[in-house]
Amino acid sequence: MSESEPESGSQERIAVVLPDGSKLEVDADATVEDCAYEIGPGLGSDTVAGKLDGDLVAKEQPVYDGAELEIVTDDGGEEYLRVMRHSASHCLAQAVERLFDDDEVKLAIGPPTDEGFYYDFDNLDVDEDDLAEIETEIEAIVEADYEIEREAVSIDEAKERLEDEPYKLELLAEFADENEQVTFYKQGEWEDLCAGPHVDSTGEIGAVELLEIAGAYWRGDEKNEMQTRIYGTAFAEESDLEDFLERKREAEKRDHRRIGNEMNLFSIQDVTGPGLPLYHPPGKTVLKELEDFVEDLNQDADYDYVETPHVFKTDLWHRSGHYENYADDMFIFDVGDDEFGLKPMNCPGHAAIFQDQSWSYRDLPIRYAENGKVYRKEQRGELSGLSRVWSFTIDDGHLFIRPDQIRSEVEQIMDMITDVLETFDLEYEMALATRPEKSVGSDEIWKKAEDQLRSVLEDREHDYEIEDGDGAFYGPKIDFAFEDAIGRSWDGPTVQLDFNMPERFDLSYVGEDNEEHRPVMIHRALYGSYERFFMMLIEHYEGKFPFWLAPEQLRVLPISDENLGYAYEIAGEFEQFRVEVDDRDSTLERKIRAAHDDRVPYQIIVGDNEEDDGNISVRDRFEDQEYDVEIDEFKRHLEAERDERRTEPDFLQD
RNA sequence: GCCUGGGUAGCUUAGAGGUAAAGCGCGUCCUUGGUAAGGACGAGAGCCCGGGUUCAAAUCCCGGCCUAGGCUCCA
Repeated sequence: MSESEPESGSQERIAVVLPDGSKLEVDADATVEDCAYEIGPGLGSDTVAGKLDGDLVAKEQPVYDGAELEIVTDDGGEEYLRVMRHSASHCLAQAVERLFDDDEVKLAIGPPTDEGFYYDFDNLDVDEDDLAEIETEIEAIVEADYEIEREAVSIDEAKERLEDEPYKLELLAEFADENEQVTFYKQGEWEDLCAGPHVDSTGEIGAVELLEIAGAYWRGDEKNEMQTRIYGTAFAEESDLEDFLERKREAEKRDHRRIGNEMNLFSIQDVTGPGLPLYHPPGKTVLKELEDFVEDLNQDADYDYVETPHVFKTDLWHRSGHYENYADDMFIFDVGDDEFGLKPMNCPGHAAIFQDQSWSYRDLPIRYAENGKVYRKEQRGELSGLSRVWSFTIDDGHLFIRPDQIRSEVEQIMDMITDVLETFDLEYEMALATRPEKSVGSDEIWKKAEDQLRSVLEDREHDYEIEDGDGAFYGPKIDFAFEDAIGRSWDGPTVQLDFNMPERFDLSYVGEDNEEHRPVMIHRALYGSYERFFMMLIEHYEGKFPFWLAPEQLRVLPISDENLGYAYEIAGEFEQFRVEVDDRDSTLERKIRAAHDDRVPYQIIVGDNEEDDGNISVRDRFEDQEYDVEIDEFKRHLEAERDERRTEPDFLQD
């Protein structure tokens, strides 16, 4: 309710801009609904709400001159769904107040969300078992088809109506500063302070499902009291709700914790501690391939590998500034008279290596790489599978360069990053984060660095965003965001310039002029962290890894025990790959099913026919098959598929 | 950290004061199979940990640990 009041007392005409760019001239006091009728009576009667300059508003809302207006109708579109879900959240609150003591229960807020809606209550004691009953009550409210009436009320009257609702009063007090009136929405015996918009009647709400109960702080602030939040979702049609629930089940099926367990990739155990993953042989096999890939890229780009310990005296963290800025997230402990800390980042260690000798401008750039395990003490509630852990490994790289080398080094790193992302078929976006208010380094070097980053980005085909003031305090950076197979966005790869660490470590090199100069540091990671990237890959591929990554690449299935000898012979032929023989006593059908369930990219089937002809049958995970395949031909194909890191088993897919 | 669920066999789960279940997997045997589950038998469980209530606790109560989802997309 922060609209600018229309100019009053005149017959002025104003104009709003419609989605097609045309202008519609209306009376100065026209509402969204009036505009819709102006366009056409059909549209007018279908109007549910409006969008003014992108904000969803009630159809009774007055428009203002120059506003971009969009009419929301009950066309089942995204905006309509939002409106309907908002109404559904009111039905939830109404149902709760009917079923529970409404003198006790206090209403907070109940907005729609991207996936549904929620309503927050204080003093409400419910558990999952109560949801069915509440849902039944909501259905009764929908069935009753109450008209949803909007009413404008003075602040004073609103105060009276809300005298038993402390949270509503708190909100009202804020609105009172800017508005003379507020609006209520009423349905049946129930009403709520609400800006809307809502559908015309509760009967318009299609299928509703309550999803879960969670705690939420009033206004999201952990200093405030914890309230009870009930999440739900609503759709126009029952079938849409079914699709939604089906999609949720799909996402669960891809869950890396589930697949990681099934495929024996990793475990996080009670005895070993929270957020501290253990990698099992199949999981480490995948990680090893990922490491080798980066190692190849690093070697091509002239990086030198270094290694640093997991724990350092806190003297180092004082010098690097982590002790002042990062101590809350660090594991710090005393040993004898000294204080130590697990490393939360690898850069100070690398800076200490660089600092240990003197350098000429001719030596630069110096590029250090390390798969460095770091430890960050995240809040317990934030830990989750491999995506948020206490210990993780960064494919870290730190470069010590001359200022004139920034451009070429950044370019090289960006080539490496795009190489990585394209290898996994990941779509990505880039963003340039510029100087924040609090920062170190001279204006001159910031400007130069930002210009150089910008010009590198300009030279690429890809679009990029500018995130103004979002850079690190020590330098500007380019971040990559990529999207997985089910459309979720992840951060990971990054290139960061750093003018701070060289200062703190007093790093220097001798220039052509025989004077000491300060090098610039670049921090870069191609994956980000192995944990996060691994997790994303598991879900991205649903555990069906590309051939080069698959823990088990080939499985030989003998048709009967008579063919076991030949099966082992064939496995020997493919020993350069990760190959197993299914020597269990069971039928071919079972063996195929097991290989499929284990997500093995290729099955080699051998029976009497193959043994007699000295060839094999090949079956892939798409259940395509080919008989009479020559061993060498398949071997050559697999070598190429592996070496080119192709994402799908394509021997049978040409 | 806080809120709401959950922790039972290697895995997925059922059981809710009175002898601990099922499917998958595993072992032995029968079977020797031709493209997504052949059959029989069997082994396998400190029911997360510690206290309490009770004649009796996996189950109820209290505390802890771990885990899942939440924790301002502003009425």
